[in-house]
Amino acid sequence: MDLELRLDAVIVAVTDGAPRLLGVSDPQRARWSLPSATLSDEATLDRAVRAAIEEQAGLEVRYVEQLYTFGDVARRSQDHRTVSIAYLALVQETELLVGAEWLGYYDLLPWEDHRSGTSPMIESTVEPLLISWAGQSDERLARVSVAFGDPFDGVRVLDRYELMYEAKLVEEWWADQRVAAESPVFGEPMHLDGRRIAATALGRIRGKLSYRPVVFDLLAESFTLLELQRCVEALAGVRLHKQNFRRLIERAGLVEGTGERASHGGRPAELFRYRPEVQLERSRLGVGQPYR
Amino acid sequence: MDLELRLDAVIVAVTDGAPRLLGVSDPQRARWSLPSATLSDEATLDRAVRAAIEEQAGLEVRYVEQLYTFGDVARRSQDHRTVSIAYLALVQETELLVGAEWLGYYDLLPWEDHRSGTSPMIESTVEPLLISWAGQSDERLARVSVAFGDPFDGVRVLDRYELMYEAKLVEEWWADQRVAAESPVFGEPMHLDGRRIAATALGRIRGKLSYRPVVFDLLAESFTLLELQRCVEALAGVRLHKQNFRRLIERAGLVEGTGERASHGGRPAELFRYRPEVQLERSRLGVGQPYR
DNA sequence: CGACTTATACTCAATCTGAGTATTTGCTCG
DNA sequence: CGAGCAAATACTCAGATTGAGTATAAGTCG
Repeated sequence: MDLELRLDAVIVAVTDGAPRLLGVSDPQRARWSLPSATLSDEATLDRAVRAAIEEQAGLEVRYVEQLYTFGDVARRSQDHRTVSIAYLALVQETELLVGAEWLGYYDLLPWEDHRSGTSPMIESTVEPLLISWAGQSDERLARVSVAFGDPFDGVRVLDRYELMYEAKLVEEWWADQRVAAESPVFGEPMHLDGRRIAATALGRIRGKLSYRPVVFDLLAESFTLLELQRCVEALAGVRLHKQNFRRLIERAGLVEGTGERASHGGRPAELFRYRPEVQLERSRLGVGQPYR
Repeated sequence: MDLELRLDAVIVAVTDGAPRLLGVSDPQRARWSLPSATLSDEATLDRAVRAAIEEQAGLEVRYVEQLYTFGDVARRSQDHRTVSIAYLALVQETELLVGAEWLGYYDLLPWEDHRSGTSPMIESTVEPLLISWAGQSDERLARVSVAFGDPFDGVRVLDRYELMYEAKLVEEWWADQRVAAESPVFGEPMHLDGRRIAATALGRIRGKLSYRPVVFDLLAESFTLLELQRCVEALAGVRLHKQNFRRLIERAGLVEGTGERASHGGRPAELFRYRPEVQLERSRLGVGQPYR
């Protein structure tokens, strides 16, 4: 079997309340792909990824982490296996080169955004379809109810995508069978495993949120507490309780005031900056989701 | 550059209070290696790993999970890169074929066992050496104090191994320089990255312990609550508070009594079995470390 | 029988969570 | 220029969770 090794990157940024990831367009196909590189001569994989991103996309990478290695026999060809090592990178949104564009995470995975409650579309359309797909199978029903159950469990992004795939509710399932979709499908599709990998990345970010200070790699140097909260909410896909969120942040000592203030209409808010020293104080670190 | 893709497995079992992993011996070398296979034709990587383990070691794999892909340029040869996809597998300890043996996890990583407090050897020997290695560097000092700080943070296994490596306190550092160790080194070494991968695996298990019922894949069908606790303690490397541990397990509904009892000297304890249905009740799942 | 060992039941204070209410403070518009 | 708005910040409170014990039960062993 033919074997190819690639590095794929999910490059994430958050701008005004929307998590986004970098998509590259291939004129050949109508789909967006993840930026991808072949393995270079760099000594470590992490460095190879950083180099590829900074070179190809001109982005300053604030954080990189290996996500997962996908190596299933490519569904669209039987005698060829592409093993792709997927990475997550966090950046701040900037202008992009042609051929690349910021895609809205929740355009790809609309069922992941619960910031204004469970969207009616999901509740009235997707869930019934999933349940009817599950049919008599207790195992399937259990999976659906765990993944889509209430309260919303942000981390199970991949579980949900896998279910959508198996239930033929995403374009990619039909593409893998080489037929046009014969029933409704949801969310913007991507090339090959792109969306599955993006789902893995979102799940990982959500998981990390509560115990590692990842948000700060997505924010500007200084920010108000509300901006910080909105950024967390954008990623977590749920709304948080403002007062409690502040209590948490302050108790953890994650930020310090700059003395300056920003005004957005209401009472001006103090600007804060991240205090990297907390890393040494080994407390909770991170801005937990617990706070509804 | 020459490229090779391998699947490496950390196969873990826990027997009478000791976490162990499977080592295979290579007559060529004096070191233990991790069991390893080349990528087979199986459709998915997970399946390839399962098949390789069940075939080669004759073990029934209860749980498999991809750990990490290691692809740094092999330190011992410059023109060759081995990319190894490492997997974690949980099994129950059984008789092994020749050439394979159960290695004590804490023989490899003695500084990870805090069940009887911080071992005096670590406190009086390893820590001073780390601090003297850190010297004036604030960054190094910070890393040491976070990784080895008090209270013991079980999850940071890899951080600790990396520090030990950089500080030349493990055999592998010297081996990578192709010289004999010129200063004291700690723990049983393994071939190449074996111990680094084992460290990654232990960190992953410890992390999962608190939110996924992984212990049950290591235990027999029925067990007493103390056995369960000892198994968790063996993995977590810390002692837990018995009464609180029970409270947690029962509150979570993870187990159910079998009606039978086992006696080990004191008052006979009830035997319990795992209740897989909890997975559907989406509660905490897992037996948290919080309980000291 | 009595000492010992382990199991199991209960208690309690401190802290953490989730959900509010109340009060400031600058801005804007009539 | 003052009323009302929008958001920030301060404070409260009940209920759950934690960490750490004490007390009692039920077998085994000499």
